[in-house]
Order: sequence, then structure tokens, then C-alpha cells
Amino acid sequence: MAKIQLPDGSILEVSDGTTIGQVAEQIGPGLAKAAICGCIRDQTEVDLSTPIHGDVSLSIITSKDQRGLEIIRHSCAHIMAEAICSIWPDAKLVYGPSVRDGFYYDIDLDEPIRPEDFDRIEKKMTEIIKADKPFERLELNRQEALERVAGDKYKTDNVNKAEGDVISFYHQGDGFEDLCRGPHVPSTGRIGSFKVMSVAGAYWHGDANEKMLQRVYGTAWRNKKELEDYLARIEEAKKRDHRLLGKQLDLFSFHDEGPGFAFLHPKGMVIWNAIIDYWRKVHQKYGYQEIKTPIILNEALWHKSGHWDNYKENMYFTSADDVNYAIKPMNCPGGLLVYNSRKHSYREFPMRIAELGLVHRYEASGQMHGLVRVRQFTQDDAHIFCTPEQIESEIVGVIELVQELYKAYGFKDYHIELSTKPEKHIGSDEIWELATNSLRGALARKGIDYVVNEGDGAFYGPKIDFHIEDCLQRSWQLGTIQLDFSMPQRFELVFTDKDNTEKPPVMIHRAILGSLERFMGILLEHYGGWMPLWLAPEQIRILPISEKSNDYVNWIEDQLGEAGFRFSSDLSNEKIGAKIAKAHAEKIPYMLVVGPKEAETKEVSLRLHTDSGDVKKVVKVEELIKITKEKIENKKIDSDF
RNA sequence: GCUGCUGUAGCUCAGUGGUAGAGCACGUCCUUGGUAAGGACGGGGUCAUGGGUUCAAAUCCCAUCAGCAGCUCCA
Repeated sequence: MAKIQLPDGSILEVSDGTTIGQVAEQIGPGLAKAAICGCIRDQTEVDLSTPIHGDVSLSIITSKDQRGLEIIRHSCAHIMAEAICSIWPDAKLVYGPSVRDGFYYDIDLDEPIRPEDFDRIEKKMTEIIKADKPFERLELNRQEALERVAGDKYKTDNVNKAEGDVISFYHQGDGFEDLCRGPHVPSTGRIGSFKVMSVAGAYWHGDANEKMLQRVYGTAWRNKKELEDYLARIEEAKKRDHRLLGKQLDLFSFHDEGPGFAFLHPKGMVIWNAIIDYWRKVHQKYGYQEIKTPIILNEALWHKSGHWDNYKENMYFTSADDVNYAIKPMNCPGGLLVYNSRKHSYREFPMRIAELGLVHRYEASGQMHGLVRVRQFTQDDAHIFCTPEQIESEIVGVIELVQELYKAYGFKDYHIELSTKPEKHIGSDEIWELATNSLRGALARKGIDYVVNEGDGAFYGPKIDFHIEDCLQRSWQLGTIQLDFSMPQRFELVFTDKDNTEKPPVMIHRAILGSLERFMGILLEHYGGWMPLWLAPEQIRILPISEKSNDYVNWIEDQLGEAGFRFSSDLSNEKIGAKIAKAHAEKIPYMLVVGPKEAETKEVSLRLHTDSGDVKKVVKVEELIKITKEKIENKKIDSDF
């Protein structure tokens, strides 16, 4: 007999060798029907067909469980693999895990799989699922497994990488076998609803020197409704795409004449200026001074800084009068020339020098992505020069500045990464150690959670990065704080200390918004194009019912102009419904509908868009101005009135 | 950069070898309408670029450029 402890603490006694599926049946037929797999000692997930020997704690995982859903997706990946192999017998399977919201399978096949093939893949998958064939596990030792996969370099590689002595294979359907750790759903019929989503290239082992495989993405859910909800969610997310919004709202454009270079339109420029006006205000509060340095600088400067050695293939170059120049990819060397233009004392430290610096970086063609990955962008850069003792408090100060700036935009969902010494680096190990510990210390002092990215630091120092996700859940870097002991040495920076000796200062590179272009793109997605009043290119639109109210419109315009708002009036020959639809499409925060009725009382019928639909309110012009002004000054991001 | 896909009017897209299309936007006129798109007429395109096949190419082939998805990279 075996004693099984269930999650509720109760003990179930079963005969030795009873399978987990049978245990589920003993607990109840409903559970047996819903069961996907078992979980032993709260850590090892195993098939329902696994027999139990001895006393264990056991939980039954169903599809309601997130882990259950992940197993469904993984099993669905196998079913897709079987379908693909039945259509293309030459297809070699590589690796097929579940991922967020779905799964993929990497396949080596010379003939490209195309989107128009998805239908027949799905059809075949539906057949396999309908047949409801069991997933059967076969366990072999390492040697036997290697013999079984002999000749298949991908599976041989997978066996070699697998841990433990037991290597398992799974069978399903008509003789389809795949090396797999498992577990799987008990039978193919247990997949809810699925869809083949896309196909794209992916390097074997994620290594650009290796062969490019075909990665087929799919999604699987518990039922049809969940699948439909997911597809609807993707559609909604696509509507928030900043590239689409940029076009719709006439904010910016891209042109063949300058791939990767954003052209900002007048309305985009309003957002841009609102961002940097506030940025300057906050930086002043935090004791920053501002400089501006040239874009084109002698190439020798970049040899000295180390950028040429590390990044020349991503830099733009030019020449004049037989002198070679580089277009700056970073602002720091220029900033260092400013520092060295006179002597400095410890009394000036910490010295915080900011620069909205325009940099150019040659990105490979496939890397570009709207505003968030471009070849020319403006960094909200700053360099802090300080003594080693001041490092930690300066970093704490930057973190506080980051938190204050992000708060104005309502960003809460960002995560922080600490990146350590990369293979390609300058400076001694001791310096790296000291710098990395300073960053850790500051994070600890602020009690901030972070993940460590081993070997992902800049070539001159470790860094803390702030990351945020776009509407399609792709992660983008915003701010960065980088410690640098090397650049001051290379540029022979010094300051005069208390003891009247010259010493090298510590340099902290930091950017808060990162790239202003990228930040604008992320903001657009974050708000879905509905910019809060303080950022909106057009804050208010006046919509007269007919031409008869034009005089009143003029009067309101005078009032709004006086108060300093950004507004316009729609005097077009349209009915009010059409004017509203147009203003709504342009995502104007406040619409003022006015007619004879409102003119009489110096009121407006305010119409605005909220998350729960449009609302209407009749208010005095005077009151509207007062409340709106206050909301703008306080950078309120809600859409209420 | 790599794999696959795409490129037709300002925008979104239809058009599969035989005279270039729609909706929206734009212009003019009618309409002066009370909370999400009133009506009529009109202007607008070397079909990304360069080659090739063909009596004939937006359409088929090749190259280039640009964009999209993913991979890789991102000081």
C-alpha cells in the first residue's frame, strides 16, 4: 500500500503501482476527466499514467491550472510537429517548447513553410486531436537513447544536453515519436482550441553562425472562447501600435530617403516639447546643468574612447579636407572635452551635466522598428562626475529622479536589470568589482528588486537598466545608469582634491527616458494614442452646431487662447455628429459642443472620452478653463473632468 | 545581417497577362443640421526602382530598395 498526501492534507491509501490517473478517479470522476497530469512533492510534473510507489505527496493538475495550460500547449506543439512531418516527411524536428500564450516548434526543412500552408497543418492537427490517441512514454538510458536518435544531429544534441540518466520519448497517433522530457496530456483529444499563428526564421541554438531553422508559432487554449478572446486581445494590441497611431494622428513619418530616421510632424513635435519641458524642470530640481556638444567629431576621439574598437561597424563616418570624422554614437566623449576645458575642484562635486544629445547608430536593416529602434535618436543623457565616496548616493539620486519622471507618465510596470562585466571590456577586474558592488549597494538601499544579466554590461562599466513592455509584450529599455572608471583614465580627467593632489573622478553615465524617440513610441502605446491633456497635441476642440454660433466660437477661442491652451475649432460644413466622430478619431481629449443654447449662458457641452465610454457635461467656460488648467499643471493622466 | 512575407491614389485595400478600381481623405456646390460620419459632382496613380520574358506585364522571372513578423544584435 502507498500513502498519498493530497493538497488539502488528507491521506489517501492506494495499492502500490496505482497510476496517478487512477488516483484521480478515486478522488472523483470530475477530477479524473479534468486531469492533465500529476505533480509529485509540489515540484515534479509527471504523466497521469505514472504508477505510484511508496508514500508521496501528490496534486492533480487540471487545465484550470496555469501549469496545466502550459502542458496542453506543449502537447499541442507535438501534435503540430506530427502534422508537419506528415505533410513534409523530410522535416527534421529540433525543439518545441511552450511559451507565453502558446508554443512553437523549430523545424529544419529546406522547403519554406508558408502562411498559406497553415490551413492544411491545422486540418491535419484537428484530425490527430479528433483521433484522441494516447501520449505514450518510453524511457531509455542515455546509451539506448543515443542509439535511437543516431543520425539525427538535432535530437542527438538534445540527448547530450538532457540531464539525468533517464531519457524519455513520447509516441502519439500513428507512429509519431519525439524525444521529450514530458509530461504530456493523456491523449491528443485533450487539446482545447488551437491555431497556427506564424512562421519565421530562428537560428539553431540562437547562434547567428548556426543554420537558420523555421520556427512555426502556434497558440492553444482551454476552449474556443479563450482562443477567441486571445485573438481579440492581439487585435486590440495592434490598434495601439505606435507606428499606426503615428500615421493616424499625423505625429511622425518615415521615408525611403532616410531609413531609420524619424521625421517629426508638428503634432509630434508638441508631444516632444512637452516631454522635454518637463524633463528640464525636473533636472533643474535635481541639480543638473545642461550642455550641448557637436554631432560630428574627429575620428581620433573615438579611437581614444574605445568606441571605434568596439563599435566601428555601427558608426557613421564622414570626411572633409582629408580629415576623418565620425558622427557621434554617444555623447560622453564630447562631454569629456567640456569637462577638460578647465580645471575642477572636489568642491564642485558631484557635478551633474545633462545633454539632450542627438546620436547616430547604424543598425542592421532587420533591427529597425518604428520609433523604438531607429538609426538616429536623442538621448536624455547626463554624466555625473564625483568622488568614489559619492557614487552610491549619486546612484540613489538618479533612481529617485527616474521614479519621479516615470510617475508623471503613470508608468508602474517597469522592471530593473543589473548587467555585469561582458567578455569584450576595458578596465581591470578590481575596478569592475567595485563598480558592480556600488550599483548593488544603491539598489539595496532603495530596496528595489532586480534581475541580474551576467555579462551584459557596457564595455566600459556595469549598468542598471529600466525596461518596459510595449503593447505586444516586447520588452524595451528606457533608462540606464552606467558606472565608468575607464573613460576618465583614457581622457586623463582629474579634479583637485582636498589634499591639493589631482585625482581621476568617477563618471556615471545615465539616461532616464533613454531615447526620446523610443519613449514617445512607448507613450503612444501606453495611452493607446489618447494622450493626457498635458501631452496632447490638441487639448480642446470647439464644435459649433452650425455657423450661427460662430460668434460664440470666436469668444471661446479668445478665452482659451488667453489661458494658453492648444485648441482648434471645427467650422466645417458638417453636422455635429460628423464633427464629433472626426475629433474622436483624432483622439482630442476635450470636445466642446456649442450652439445657441450654450451661447446664452456662456457654457459649453463638454464631451470627453473615458475608458468606460464617452461622457457629456455642461459647464461654464470659466469653470472649464480653471479645472483644465489645473489638470494640465498637475500633469493629471486620467481622462475625467 | 539572417529566414519568410509584403510594396497599387494622402490612408486602408481590391484587382492573376489584354484601356487602373473602391471606401475614407481632399476640392466645389447643395444642405444650417443638437452629441460617433447628410447629399451631388469633381481632382488625384510611370502600379517601389532597374532589368528580363511576351505581340502585350500592376500581374510571370531576376536584382535592388523599403516595410512587416521572428531570430540575432543593441555602447
